[in-house]
Amino acid sequence: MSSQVLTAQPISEPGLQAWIRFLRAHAAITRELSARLEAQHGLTLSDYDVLIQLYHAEGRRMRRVDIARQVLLTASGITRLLEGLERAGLVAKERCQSDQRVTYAKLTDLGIEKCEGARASHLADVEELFAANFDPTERAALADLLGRLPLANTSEACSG
Amino acid sequence: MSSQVLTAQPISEPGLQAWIRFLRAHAAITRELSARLEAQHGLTLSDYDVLIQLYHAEGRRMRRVDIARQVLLTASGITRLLEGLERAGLVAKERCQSDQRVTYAKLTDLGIEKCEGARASHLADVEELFAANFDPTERAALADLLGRLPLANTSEACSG
DNA sequence: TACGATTGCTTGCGTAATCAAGTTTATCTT
DNA sequence: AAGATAAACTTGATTACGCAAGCAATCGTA
Repeated sequence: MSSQVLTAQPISEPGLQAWIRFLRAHAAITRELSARLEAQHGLTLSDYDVLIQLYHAEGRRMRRVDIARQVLLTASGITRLLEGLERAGLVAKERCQSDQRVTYAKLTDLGIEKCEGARASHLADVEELFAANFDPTERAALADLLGRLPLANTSEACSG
Repeated sequence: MSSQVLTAQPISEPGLQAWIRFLRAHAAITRELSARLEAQHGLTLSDYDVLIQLYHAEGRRMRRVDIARQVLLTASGITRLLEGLERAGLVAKERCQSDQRVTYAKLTDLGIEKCEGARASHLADVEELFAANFDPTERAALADLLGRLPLANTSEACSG
C-alpha cells in the first residue's frame, strides 16, 4: 500500500496530490451520482444539470448557446442532449421572433415536474457523497478554493 | 449575471456551491489538459494516467484489474485503453505463470521514454491550470479536503 | 445596400467508456 | 476429485461527447 504516484521524486508535491485526488474523487462521485439519477429518474447528470438551468431561467427557457456555456458542454453536445429531453417531452423548442437564428429550449410542464421530482433526491445524494465530508467552515473554504479555478473561455460559466 | 443555480431557494448552500464549482472546474480543466496532452504527445488523459501508474509500479507492470482500480475505469475500459497503448508499442502483454488468468501490462522501453517525455509538460500544465491558483498553504488544505472524498468501492484507489 | 464576418445551431464522423454477456482459469466445498 | 463459484479478462452493442464542417440569420461597415 501507499504507492507513490504521478511523480518519481519522493513526491509530496501537494498541488499534484490535490489534483490527483480531484480527478479520482470526480470519477467516483459522478459515477455514483449518475447511477442513482439514472435509476431513480432516468436522467443523466448532464440532463439534470441542463434541466435545472432551465428551471431557474426566466421564462423557464434559454438559448442553446447559453446552456452550453453554463453547463460546460459543447454546442453540439447540447443539441444532442436536448434532442433526448425533447423526445422525453421534458423540453420543447421555441422560436425566437427577434432573432431567427436562436431556438429556445423551454421546459415543459412535464419537465418542471420532473425537475422538481428529481431535485430532492439528487440534492440528498450530493449531500451524502460530497458535502457530508465537510463541516460548514470547510464547505465554505472548499467553495472558495474551487471558485478560483479557471472555467476556460467561459466568462461567467459558473452560476451561484 | 449572477444567476442562481441548482436550487430554488435563496441558495447559498455552500456545500452545493462547492459541488457545482467542482463539476465545472473539472470539465474545464480536463478538457484543456486533454487537448494539450493530445496535441503534444498523442495521449489521452487516461492514457497518461495509466502510463504513469505503470511507471511507478514494481517491475513497471501491473495486473489489469489493479490498473482499473487505481485509475477508476472499468475492466473493459482498461482492456481497450491498453489495446491502444499496445498498438502504439508503449505497453506489452506479459503472461503470469502463477495465475494463468492474469495478463500483466508492462511498460516497454518506448513506453518509459514516452512517459518521461510527457511528464514534464503535463506537470507544468497541471501546475498552470490547477495548482497555480493556490499558495502552498492552500494547496495543502485543498489536498486534505479532497482526500476525504469517497473513492467508491475501491479500498485504496488513490495513491499519493 | 451589398458583402464579409460573426453568431447560433446542426450534422457527420470518430473515439472513449459503459454495461451485459461470454471465456478461461482458480479456488472453494463437500 | 468433482462441481459450483468466483476472478481476470475480452467482446459486442450502445451511448455520450468532442471536433470540424456546414447552413442560415444577423451585424458591421464601406
